[in-house]
Amino acid sequence: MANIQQVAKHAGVSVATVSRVLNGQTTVTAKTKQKVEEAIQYLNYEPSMLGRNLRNSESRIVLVLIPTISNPFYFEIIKGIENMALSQNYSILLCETDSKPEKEEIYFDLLRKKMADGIISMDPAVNVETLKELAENYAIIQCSEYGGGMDIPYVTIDSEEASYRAVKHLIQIGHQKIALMNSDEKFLYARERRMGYERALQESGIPLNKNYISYTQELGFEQGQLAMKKILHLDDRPTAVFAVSDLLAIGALKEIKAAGLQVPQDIAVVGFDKIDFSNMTNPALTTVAQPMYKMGTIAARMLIDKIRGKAVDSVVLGFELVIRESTTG
Amino acid sequence: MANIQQVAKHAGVSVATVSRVLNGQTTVTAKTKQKVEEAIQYLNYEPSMLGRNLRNSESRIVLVLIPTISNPFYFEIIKGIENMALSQNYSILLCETDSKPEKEEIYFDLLRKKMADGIISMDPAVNVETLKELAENYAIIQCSEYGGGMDIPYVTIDSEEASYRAVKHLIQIGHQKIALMNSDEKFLYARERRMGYERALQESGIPLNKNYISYTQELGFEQGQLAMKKILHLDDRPTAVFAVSDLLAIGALKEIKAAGLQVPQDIAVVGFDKIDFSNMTNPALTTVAQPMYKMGTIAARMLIDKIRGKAVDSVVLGFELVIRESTTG
DNA sequence: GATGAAAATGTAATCGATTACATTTTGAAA
DNA sequence: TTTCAAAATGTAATCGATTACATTTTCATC
Repeated sequence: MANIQQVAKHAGVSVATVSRVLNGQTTVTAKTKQKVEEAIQYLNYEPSMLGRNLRNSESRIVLVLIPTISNPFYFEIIKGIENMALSQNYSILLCETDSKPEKEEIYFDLLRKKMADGIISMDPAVNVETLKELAENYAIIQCSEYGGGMDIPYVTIDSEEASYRAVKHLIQIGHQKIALMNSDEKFLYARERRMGYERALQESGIPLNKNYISYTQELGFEQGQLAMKKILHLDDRPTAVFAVSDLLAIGALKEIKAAGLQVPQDIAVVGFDKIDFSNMTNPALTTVAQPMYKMGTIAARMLIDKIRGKAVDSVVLGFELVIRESTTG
Repeated sequence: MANIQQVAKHAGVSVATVSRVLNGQTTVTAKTKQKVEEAIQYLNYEPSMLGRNLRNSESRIVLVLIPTISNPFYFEIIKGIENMALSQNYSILLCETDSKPEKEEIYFDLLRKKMADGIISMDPAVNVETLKELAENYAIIQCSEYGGGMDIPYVTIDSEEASYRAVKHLIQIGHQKIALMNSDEKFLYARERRMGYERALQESGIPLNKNYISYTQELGFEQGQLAMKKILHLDDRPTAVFAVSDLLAIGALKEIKAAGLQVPQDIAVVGFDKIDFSNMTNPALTTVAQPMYKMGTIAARMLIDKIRGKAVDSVVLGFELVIRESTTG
């Protein structure tokens, strides 16, 4: 494994010149450049990023914090982040926190130890205090999730409006008894989605039935099954369910079928996120599509700008209601 | 951001002593140690991994190559790798190749440029020649997938036997007309799984029907739908399908239902991998469970051993047939 | 051929840690 | 108190790049 000194020696030039060739600087004669390139070829030289990174005080790595890799919600966002990052010569380190502070801390430490240049957080459970503190000294962007009152730049969609539109759709196709399967309201987006739900009902003069709202600790399949089980046992059973994640909705689907009922004839179901799998279920799921890929690229762009010291502003993106069989048959 | 010099100065000792405290060496007096720790605290010092990594000629990062992040098959393996890696103070960089040589090359370059200490490859489409070449100079382990004839250590299961057992199960519950939905036979595991399929048939005296075997380019949901569509149009329609991935099987499920047929009454379905979703379908999928998490930890262990210069041997792990509703109703 | 500004190249410091080797301190034994 | 091995600490080289500044080369102009 050759280093820059050996290349310089072999090419009969100084290390500065080799470095100039490496970094495509223009002040190098064509002849010199060729000599250097031959030496590089001959010695099979690859510049070490360890040396470069130390000298430049950067790692060219960005951290992407997610609660779990198993949630398909993050796929497209991650792809967006990754492609943008790669195009700017950054690599991304995917960090599964399992929503545990201990694991978060491991990755925060990577930042503190200069092993990473910044963080894109998609973890709603993230330790807000620590994040705020870190944001004072390091580049941090929140993507899709964001806490209120922090001056950390974020990119997200209008959750309240999206929720409103989903419920509105159910009302428009004739539903009055609509259940909301929400996540814990310690999360801002959960509160926003409940508000959208309430606004849609109110607007149509439908009274709010508190029994129709359930809260789950996580947004997974099993939680959807459990919540649906309870809903099915209600005295005045709803005819529609709006779940704030596709996985919840898919759990609901399975439970409804297990009870011998039909979707959407007996109960209509709407999910949220448009994960790949939402199209694979039977029936295919009506759901709210967030512009995930775009969200990813924008978040990455924002982060890299921030790393480079530019000022960045938060962004709110549009969304789309994708109507499929689980509401229209 | 303080550095080690400043800590040394503030504590009134040399950088060597600070380094010793940092690395928990025993040759430091309790009193000196305390002085250093106070200085660290006071200056809010965090050792830079950039300096350390250059000096130690390591990056403490390992690359994990996968074709796509969307395939749930990799989740548990990745978790296994990650936990083992973290316990040894390594971080993992998840590399999506999209099965494209250009993207592979980006990550191979990270290795050449010392930005990574080794690679765990789970990409069957990986450029075999390049991988072989790299393996001469760098630590590389193949996980779950492996090409024949290479001396790159791998961890995997006995695909032939797993396939044999899956088909055997179908035969035992009364099926004779069993279709195989296989992946492209350029992959070793695909050839092995066909062999297991054939062995099971042969053993029971069932003649091989070439029309019952289909090949798909990818292992996704859509490919499963397409392949199933063709199978449903066969003159002598099979009563069972063995798909070499759960996503293929889930595609088949949906297609069978779309044709108005019942699973397993009309057609039984067996998948492979036991991804989370295989339990969320209707009916739940009978499938072959690989010990994914364990596979991940072992692969990571092997890689780290290899990085440290130890000799490592390939490992073949056991598997388990998980019988659920899609075959037994 | 002499001149001198511009272009090309070189020298050496620097980034922040680790560690071999050198030096100083400690403290038990004489 | 002296002695001296062991323990503690310090000095300075090192990892491999980048780059400010210094020096040399080039070449158009007179």
